[in-house]
Amino acid sequence: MAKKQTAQPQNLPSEDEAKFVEDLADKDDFSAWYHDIVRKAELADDSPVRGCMVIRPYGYALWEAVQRGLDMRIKATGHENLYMPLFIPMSFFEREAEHVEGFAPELAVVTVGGNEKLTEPLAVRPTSEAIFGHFYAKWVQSYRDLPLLYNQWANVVRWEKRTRPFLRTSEFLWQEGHTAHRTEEDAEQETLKILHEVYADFVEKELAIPLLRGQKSDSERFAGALRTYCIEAMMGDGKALQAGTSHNLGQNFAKAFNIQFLDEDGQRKLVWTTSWGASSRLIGALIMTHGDQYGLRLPPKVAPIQVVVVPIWRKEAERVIVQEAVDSLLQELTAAGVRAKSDWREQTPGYKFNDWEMRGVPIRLEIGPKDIEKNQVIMARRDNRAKAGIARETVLSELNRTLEEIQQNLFNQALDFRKSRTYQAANFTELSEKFADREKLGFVETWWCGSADCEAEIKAKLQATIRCLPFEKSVKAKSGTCVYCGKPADKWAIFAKAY
RNA sequence: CGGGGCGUAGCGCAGUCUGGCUAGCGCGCAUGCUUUGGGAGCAUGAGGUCCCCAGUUCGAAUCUGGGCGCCCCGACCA
Repeated sequence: MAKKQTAQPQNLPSEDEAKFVEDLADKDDFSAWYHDIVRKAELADDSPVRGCMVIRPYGYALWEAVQRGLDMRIKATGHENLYMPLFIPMSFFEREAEHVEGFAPELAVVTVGGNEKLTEPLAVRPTSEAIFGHFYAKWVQSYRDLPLLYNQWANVVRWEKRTRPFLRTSEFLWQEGHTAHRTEEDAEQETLKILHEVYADFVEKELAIPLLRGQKSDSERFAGALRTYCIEAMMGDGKALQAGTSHNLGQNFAKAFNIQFLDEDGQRKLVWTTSWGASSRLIGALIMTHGDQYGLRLPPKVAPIQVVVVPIWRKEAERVIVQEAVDSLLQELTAAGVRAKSDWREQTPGYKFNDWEMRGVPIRLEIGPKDIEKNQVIMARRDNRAKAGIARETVLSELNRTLEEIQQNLFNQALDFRKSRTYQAANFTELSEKFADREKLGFVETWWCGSADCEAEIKAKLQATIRCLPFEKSVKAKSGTCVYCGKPADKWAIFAKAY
């Protein structure tokens, strides 16, 4: 579990420690631990409507960091943002058979407006392929109009049976990209480009979450897609979380919405479309990947506050001196582009230390009279909770160096954890064993024959599913025997329990 | 949608079995003083439709019936 990764805290009276961590230290209850962090770090609050959530400022700041990171990459790969309406006529929605079947159980439908029954019910979008399809049919005439590379930032609604803050809520925030291409190859290239250059790049480099990249099995494929690609991450309890998906929709939606163009050769042809999305779920991934018994641990690149300065003083005369030192330090940091903040609340320093650790701020600086005398500041890192004095002149350079180190360290710790919880299984008995111990849950790599029946049987018996068929196999062999039926198999699959 | 648990102050809970005075405790909150280098102390104070409706009773947080909501475990999903 993530909590175990943390280095032993230093310079701490043990009984105080015990008192503080009691709520978060219960290793058997990852779910309670998660909810506790969400509440205590003030990321979110419950809504009066079941399954919805209020994203509080600190949580929203994380979402803004996610938006910045993704939006930048989405635009850098040639896409433009637009906005499609929230309501979708039911008839639109019903055009693509597999699509409507896939989403029907979780649709919210508006039947009354302005006190009158609507002639046609409106679906609240659970995703926007249908409405994009409708407009793409209007906007595309010629091969010269292609590709259409659009993205929107929006909220969507899926009536979920079971919800969890950030991970699965009835309404959630996301971006959904929808593109239309001239050829199948173009669409396929787009699908993979998004997966690698937008999603994986952002999640690994900024959220510091190591990923597996691969393709979904048919049963996990998006309703209406030809192929679905995904990035999968391992959470602190060994379960898998899908962190982003990219779909090659083939010509399914082009057929359903009649999106045609006149090609160079004078022929009318159907376009090839893609769609891809990443959601506020990424914040859940961030919490469950890096969090420990003291709360959140945020990667510096996305931390709303990278450095918090806690002033320490006793008498008024000391406060004046300390304030001067803190102000000048803060000014220096801010000018250098560091997201820094000082904490002058009327609380004891100890309270503030714990509070900022709960919120995952990567670095804390402490400045008191003793430090000013020695011309130093105390620097405490959130990732390993190490604490040391550093010379005042070197603060900025030390800080920048340490922020980078923390960013890297969080990624490395998560990667090490995933490696330690990644197993292989040669047959069903071995596979079962890997999912028997809750304390050691993880990913299991094995051969699969490709049969949906084998997949379904495993799911029924072990509650484990194929998270992806990874692009990169960890074995050299090209084939083996299916973990369930024992027949020849050429698909290397990652099985896991999933969120 | 099945199985289990729970609804009492902002949060966490006791009280309910066995009906009875003005419904308590901890945390938090407000004010004041003393404090402040790993969750400070004392004092004073504010804060309640006891989930809702109906019933039983002289009297209901407590008993009965119905309803609603939340959490956990499963099946469905980003």
